[in-house]
Amino acid sequence: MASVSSQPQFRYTQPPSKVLHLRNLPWECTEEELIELGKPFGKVVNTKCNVGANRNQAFIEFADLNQAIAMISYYASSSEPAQVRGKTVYLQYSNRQEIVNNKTAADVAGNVLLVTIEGDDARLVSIDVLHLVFSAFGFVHKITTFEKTAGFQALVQFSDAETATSAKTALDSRSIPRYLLPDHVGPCTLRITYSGHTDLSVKFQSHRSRDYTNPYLPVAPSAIDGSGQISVGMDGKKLEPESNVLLASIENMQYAVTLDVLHMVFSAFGPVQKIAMFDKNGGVQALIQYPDVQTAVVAKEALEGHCIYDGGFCKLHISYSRHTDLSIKINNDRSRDYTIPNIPIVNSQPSILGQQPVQMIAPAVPQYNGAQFAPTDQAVMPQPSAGWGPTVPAVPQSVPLQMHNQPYMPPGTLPQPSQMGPGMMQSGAPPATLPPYHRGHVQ
DNA sequence: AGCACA
Repeated sequence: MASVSSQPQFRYTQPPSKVLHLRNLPWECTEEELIELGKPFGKVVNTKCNVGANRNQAFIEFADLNQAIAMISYYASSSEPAQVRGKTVYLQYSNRQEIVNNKTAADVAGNVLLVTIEGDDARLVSIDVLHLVFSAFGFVHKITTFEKTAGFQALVQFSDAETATSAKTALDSRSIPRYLLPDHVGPCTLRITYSGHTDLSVKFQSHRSRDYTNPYLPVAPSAIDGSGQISVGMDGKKLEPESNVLLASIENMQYAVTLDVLHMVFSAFGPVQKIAMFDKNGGVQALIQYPDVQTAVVAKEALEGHCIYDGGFCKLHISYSRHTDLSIKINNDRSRDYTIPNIPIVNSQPSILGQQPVQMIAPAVPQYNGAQFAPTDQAVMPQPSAGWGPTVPAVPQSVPLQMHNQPYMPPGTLPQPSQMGPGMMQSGAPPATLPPYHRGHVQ
């Protein structure tokens, strides 16, 4: 057997081709960037980006062979290498004569994303958590989840390709923040491509699919219990009926948990309308009312079992209340209606920036817009700024979630950044208060 | 830094 024809291609002896092979591209290079790169030498008729295992290779096809030769020749003798986003790109003739099968659905920017959730516990990621994660970039119309050979996957539908692209860019290859997942769930990494779909068909609201544009859509029979509420979790386990009101009991309460502390903790997930605290069974419990069930679900999932303070102090146990609207008769240090302005607060601290707990917490929450910590003599708190409510539009410029490939903290605690007192819990570092994710950093 | 596809 002669080893003639199967020589490695890494030669300077590739025969010319209209198609150039590019390597060492920056991660997730776009075809616009490829066209820019080739344009000075001729007409780029086709491109293919994100090629190869690392998705850092690409092809450019010129209309004419001489144009490809011009580009190769130029960079062969240039002192400046070809660059994309400041990164040197290596060029050579491709061993093929044309780009075939250029665009797959995954390459064409569309309004629907195909999300693969990787990780041993991927199946335990609820549709509500996915909704929360993707809502940071814009209104999520629909989500469907399903199991394929690729694993646990979801289709997430946005209004338009631009919004979908911003979500894809920020979230692809990142992990769902730990604080959004139950304690026992391992890391879950998101792999995102575009889907060919433009409009998902969601027949029922269920644990597998949701249509957020249509609140009147019937709930899947399989997910209904006697009270008519969704009662089946992702894993098929029965759940207590969801409610917009949460019942939180506080275990091991070594430190005083005030109304304001609760308000701050629970406001991380959406506007808190009302809180009522009371003693029960020798412990303290509180009812926390959100405007909608979605927000309560997310808050419950994020906070359940977490401690407000380091060291296992003030551990929260959260369940759904049967209440839907609390009746707050008086605003005092045990109960408050944040929806009614100008009701005098009886027997209360004048400001939530009061003495102890808030100051303790503040250092753990960098870069918040400050609204929540501003002294307020009224009982009314400003609406949280970021789009954590299911229907609140997101702030496209900053991504409130911190997505890390490494889960960033042991559950239930924060590192101790504060100079005094016990640290605030991790879950209490509200998503909306985290430093914005900075785009454009070099990978 | 080394040739792809749903």
